[in-house]
Amino acid sequence: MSIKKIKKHSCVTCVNRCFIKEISDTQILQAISEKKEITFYEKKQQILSEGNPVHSILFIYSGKVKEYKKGIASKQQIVRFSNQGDILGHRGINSNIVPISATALEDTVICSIPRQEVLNLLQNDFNLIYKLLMFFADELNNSEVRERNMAHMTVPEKIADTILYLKKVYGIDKNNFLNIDLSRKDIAYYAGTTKEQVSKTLSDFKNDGIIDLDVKSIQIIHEQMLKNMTVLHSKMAF
Amino acid sequence: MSIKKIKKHSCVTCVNRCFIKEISDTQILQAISEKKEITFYEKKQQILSEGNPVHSILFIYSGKVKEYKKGIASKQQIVRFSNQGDILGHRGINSNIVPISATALEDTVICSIPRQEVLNLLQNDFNLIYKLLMFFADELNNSEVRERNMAHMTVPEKIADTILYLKKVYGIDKNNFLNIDLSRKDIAYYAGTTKEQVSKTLSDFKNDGIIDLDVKSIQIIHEQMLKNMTVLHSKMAF
DNA sequence: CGGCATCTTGATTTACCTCAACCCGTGTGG
DNA sequence: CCACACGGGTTGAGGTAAATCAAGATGCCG
Repeated sequence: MSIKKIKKHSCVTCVNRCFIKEISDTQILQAISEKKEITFYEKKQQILSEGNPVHSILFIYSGKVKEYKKGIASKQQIVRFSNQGDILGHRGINSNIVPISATALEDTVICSIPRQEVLNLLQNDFNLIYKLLMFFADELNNSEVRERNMAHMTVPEKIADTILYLKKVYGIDKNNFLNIDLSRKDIAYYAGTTKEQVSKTLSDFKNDGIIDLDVKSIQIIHEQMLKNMTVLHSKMAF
Repeated sequence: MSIKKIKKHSCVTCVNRCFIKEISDTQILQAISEKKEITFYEKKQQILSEGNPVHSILFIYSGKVKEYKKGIASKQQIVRFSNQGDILGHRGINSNIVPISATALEDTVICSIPRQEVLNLLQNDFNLIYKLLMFFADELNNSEVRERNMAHMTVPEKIADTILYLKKVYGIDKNNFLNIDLSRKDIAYYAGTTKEQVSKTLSDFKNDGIIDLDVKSIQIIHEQMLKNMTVLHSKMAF
């Protein structure tokens, strides 16, 4: 379990669609590229820890990550799963403290750019700060939807919603298997329930022919049935 | 129940601390001030409705507002209570659709600035867009905290949290009464529970000497006990 | 091969939602 | 002016979804 710094590559030639690639001036991009640091994290290693100081804004060069808040009695609330090209720790842009923890779900390579460098970039590039603003507006909206879902959905509904979310973030392979293997615990921590409920509900879904389970991986059979479950049959609130 | 347009005042001389007052150039502020529209809403009138097109960014000139998402079977999930000087509908800045509904909790005067005008302003004022970005980062963090709270807290904990939140937003008078009268239903819709549970829990709190109830208004007696309840006794999650 | 972690499934408990009755204050109409 | 209807609020009695507890099964790593 060691954090290894590895050789730098240039953002200019990188194939990832990181937010930082919104910079259109190649020279500026190259300059920032030279200021970044690249770090390797093994599966299960902690990348960010709630309450620690923020030094950098992070991007996932490769790998998969969960972001979570600490909850009651060693429970977590996972607020986001992230994939290659995604930004991490951005919520800390407004403070000296990271408000969130992050852990590698598989071996992961992280690019980190000093926070002050990012702030300088934002100051000189309207397009960049504008895109970031819009990204935050989207994230805020997503989070508010989840606020409601946590409060109103039943366990099966929350798990159906989680499966669809994982498909959105990590995609599926040609056989409709989710491109991510999570423990029941992590699924529970995102859905806002317990590992036992996840296990039971996934079994139910399997019996109902909605999904299939192969070892740990989830195969989506009837996506529409999952979607139907996540529609809150709102009678139009006043 | 009529929506009345009322006489314009200038943002330059307005005492509210709206986000728009971050504009330091008085002439620009005056110019935008002349483009705004002022609307009066009676108590219980709807200001924004989820799914409708966004035309403007709104500010509360006076009054109090709840913002909510529609939930199951006519239930709402209130995501924010807002007060004089607060911004409304900002989540829609990135889309043509408002993702949220808003209703006046008491008679309210709203200033609305056309969305395109705000976008123009942002483009030409780094300080303004920067402040907005930081505001969004804070809001996102708040929302993620609530995501966790909805999933992990018990009903009494959620209600204690709600009381403290209402104090933060609306303040208390010299006798420690919250400066807001909400129905049990609205408290429930924010806390993520039912009106009956709110009623029972408030009675319990009263019996325990934590709060007192006068007609509808809540008086905070032991704020520390409320705070203690909202601390998730985390054993440090991994 | 043994030991540890995760998963599954069933049994039990519990927190909370729902339902229902009753109270109170306000408004409305005969 | 009183009757009564109505919307909130309170309180208690069930019912139920989901958390917890517990025991096996399965899989993985040294």
